[in-house]
Amino acid sequence: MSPSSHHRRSGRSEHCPRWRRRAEARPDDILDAAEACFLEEGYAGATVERIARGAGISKGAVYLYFESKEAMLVALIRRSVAKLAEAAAARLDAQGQDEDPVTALREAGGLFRAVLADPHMFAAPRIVLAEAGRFPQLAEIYRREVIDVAMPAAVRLIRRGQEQGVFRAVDPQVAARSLIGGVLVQALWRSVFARDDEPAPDPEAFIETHLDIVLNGLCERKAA
Amino acid sequence: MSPSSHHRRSGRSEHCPRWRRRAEARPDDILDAAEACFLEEGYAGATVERIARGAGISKGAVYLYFESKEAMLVALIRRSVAKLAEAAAARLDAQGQDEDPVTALREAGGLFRAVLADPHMFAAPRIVLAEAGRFPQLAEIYRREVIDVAMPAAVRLIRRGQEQGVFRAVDPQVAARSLIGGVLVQALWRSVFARDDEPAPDPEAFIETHLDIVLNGLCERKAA
DNA sequence: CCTTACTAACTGACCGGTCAGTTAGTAACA
DNA sequence: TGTTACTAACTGACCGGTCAGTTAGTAAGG
Repeated sequence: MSPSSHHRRSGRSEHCPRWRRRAEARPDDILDAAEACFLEEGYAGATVERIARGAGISKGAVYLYFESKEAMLVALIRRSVAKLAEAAAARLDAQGQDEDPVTALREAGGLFRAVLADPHMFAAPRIVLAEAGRFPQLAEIYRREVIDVAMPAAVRLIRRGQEQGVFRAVDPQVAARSLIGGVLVQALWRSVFARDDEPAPDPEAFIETHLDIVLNGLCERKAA
Repeated sequence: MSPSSHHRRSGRSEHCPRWRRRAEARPDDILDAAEACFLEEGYAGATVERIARGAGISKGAVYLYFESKEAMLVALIRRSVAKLAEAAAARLDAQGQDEDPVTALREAGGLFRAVLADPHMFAAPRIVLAEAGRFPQLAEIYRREVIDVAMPAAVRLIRRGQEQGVFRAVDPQVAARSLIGGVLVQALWRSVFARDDEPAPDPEAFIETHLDIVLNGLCERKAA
């Protein structure tokens, strides 16, 4: 996984170093390993020793970079939130400010699809869901940095659609959750109940149909 | 709580027994306490000692009723699934076989609302979500007993609506998930991100609006 | 009734094992 | 050689599970 080019002392001596000094790269390596462990075994079930081995170092080294196991968890969520914000910003930049609410919401669906398709990005929300009970600060971070940004944006779009007479007059909060819900249930499904013997529905097609249903449900009837 | 006639040695002595024999009631007491602990601290984080104290007995007594901590978890999920099936059957009996798909789906929404409103019933799904990674058999139970029953029923209803020309021709699997998703996101929201300082949206009104949006989105347009 | 003899529900101390976190020492690099 | 990154052995605390002993309840015999 790590791209570390296994360096061998030039020429003769087969001296293979037992480890390399990589102070800058370590934190990310550790968080990658921690993410995998927390996902598979939960926070309490994961051990620092296994996380360290996953990152290719010893347990003691982990504590050179993180105060505690809990600090790893918080840093992991922070990193994921930052990445998500970055990806969202890039996408919004790329498409510019779309003035049509329907198109804009479809575009937002594309972002969700990206999150959905990338298990790496969906890992953090899943961990937050699982551990929010014992670590309320995780939920707090996610809420402040992601939800309190994304939800109002969606609500604004829906409200604009309503003002333009495109959408019916339903509670925009509920509408936003109806939109998100389909994606969430799909993602949870895939990560919890998915079975090998049944055809995994194409996420792309799923999002397409889901948006079609909900946006259609939001639209005014052309005729009574 | 217990109806056991507290027998007092005749006359004077205020002898209050340190514990009472309640063999029949114990398993449910223990599972109640386990549910609360697993919800709050996760399976790995919960301790048998705390579960026992929550049930009002000592740790040793727990092992008179359950083989192991894991057996408690499995029994807990089984009990919840049985209760859910019971509630669903009762509701379906009460309303009879409604032939109109739209009405039937709205009725199904009522069942979801019941699950949503009762934190006791939502506890088990939440635990399954959190622990499915380490205990696939939990997901298996839930899938076999709940999802593989509920999803086909919803899909059948939607398909019937399509045959009657009421619903548009979208993938019924996706439509079913769109319906469920809104409820799920609401429930997760309340249990993870809910904050005291904001008005909790009325679950009744939420379900109403969500069903309105999705069912409307499923319906054929009256006019192109 | 009251004692006595018994059953089984329950307790709490204990054990083997595990894990988060620490530290003394070593290998890598400048 | 000195500094820094890292390892491996260690510690103390905790936890799941066990078990020898205790106590609530019961029923037979007087």
